Amino acid sequence: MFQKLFGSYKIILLYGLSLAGLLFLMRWLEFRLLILDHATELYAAAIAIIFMVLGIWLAKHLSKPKTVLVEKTVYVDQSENFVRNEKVLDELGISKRELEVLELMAQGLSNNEIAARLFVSLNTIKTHSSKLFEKLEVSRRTQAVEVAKRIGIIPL
Amino acid sequence: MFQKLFGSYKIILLYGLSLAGLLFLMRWLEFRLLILDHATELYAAAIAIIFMVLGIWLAKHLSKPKTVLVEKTVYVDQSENFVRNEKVLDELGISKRELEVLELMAQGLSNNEIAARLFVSLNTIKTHSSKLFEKLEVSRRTQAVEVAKRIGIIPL
DNA sequence: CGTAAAATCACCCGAAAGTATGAGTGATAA
DNA sequence: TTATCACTCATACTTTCGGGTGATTTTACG
Repeated sequence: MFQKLFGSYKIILLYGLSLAGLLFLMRWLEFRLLILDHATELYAAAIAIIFMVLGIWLAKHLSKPKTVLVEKTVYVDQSENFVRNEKVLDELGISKRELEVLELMAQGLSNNEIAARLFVSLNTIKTHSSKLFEKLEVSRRTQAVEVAKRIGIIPL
Repeated sequence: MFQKLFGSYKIILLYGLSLAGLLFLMRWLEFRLLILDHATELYAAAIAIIFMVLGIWLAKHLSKPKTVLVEKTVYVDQSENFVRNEKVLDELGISKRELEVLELMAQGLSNNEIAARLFVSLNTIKTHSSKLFEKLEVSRRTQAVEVAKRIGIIPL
């Protein structure tokens, strides 16, 4: 409140000056129109218009803008912004290679396909998957994938 | 709405009052220095105040509210609000029993476990899964689960 | 009532998956 | 230097999976 008042101090000064000018204009109009017929009516109309405009202007500039908050809900697909749970990955002691195997497993690849993809032997993949199952405390690849997705080490 | 504007209303009111005071001061000065007809002046002041208030009121009530769009991001937990894609299910001709098997498959259960769970023989589960693979156009259970989740017939 | 679709089960066989165990290599930390 | 660990690969063995085929029983529907 006070901060706002101080902030608009310059503006208020400006108002004061313009108001002073306006009053002088009034005085002048009064002096000029006093001689004419229906001078009072014209004078009053002029004052009415000028002050109404001033009022509008004041309201526009001194009032806080009317704001209407419109909430737009944005549904975000989790699979898009996946962040790997490195902590869990570390706690379970899952290595990089094992994670690679796990990811390919999740894509539905067979051990042979994974072996070919990673340029290693089938037995190597078997070893990796066995260790993976131990660490994830499962006994099948399908369960491994299930658990891995749930604990956030591979995307859903 | 009015509560929000109350702060600035006070400023404007204050300004209006000081303006009135100024006019009265002028009037007083005028009265003290020169003797003039003051009926017109008071009339003018009244008009000025009334129309300024009117202007303020008009501005307040006729101004369009500024709309501020606030985006609210909602992370959708797909597993919670899952709606089965019945259409696809029908198009692929997947039966109730097959769907049951598929769901248990997705949980990582072996055929034997599924058989025990559904109180049927292992061979029955094999038949179901075989037909499922045909309908889903896959050749492995992991792929079946993968596809099924993607096309929305089982929750992610 | 008859028929089609679904569900059930069986047997065989090969492929894939998983278990157990051992071992070699390279990088890194104690 | 030794020890540890990740990664690699291998052999042997068991279990599970998936394909193929065929059959019987339910269930649903016109």
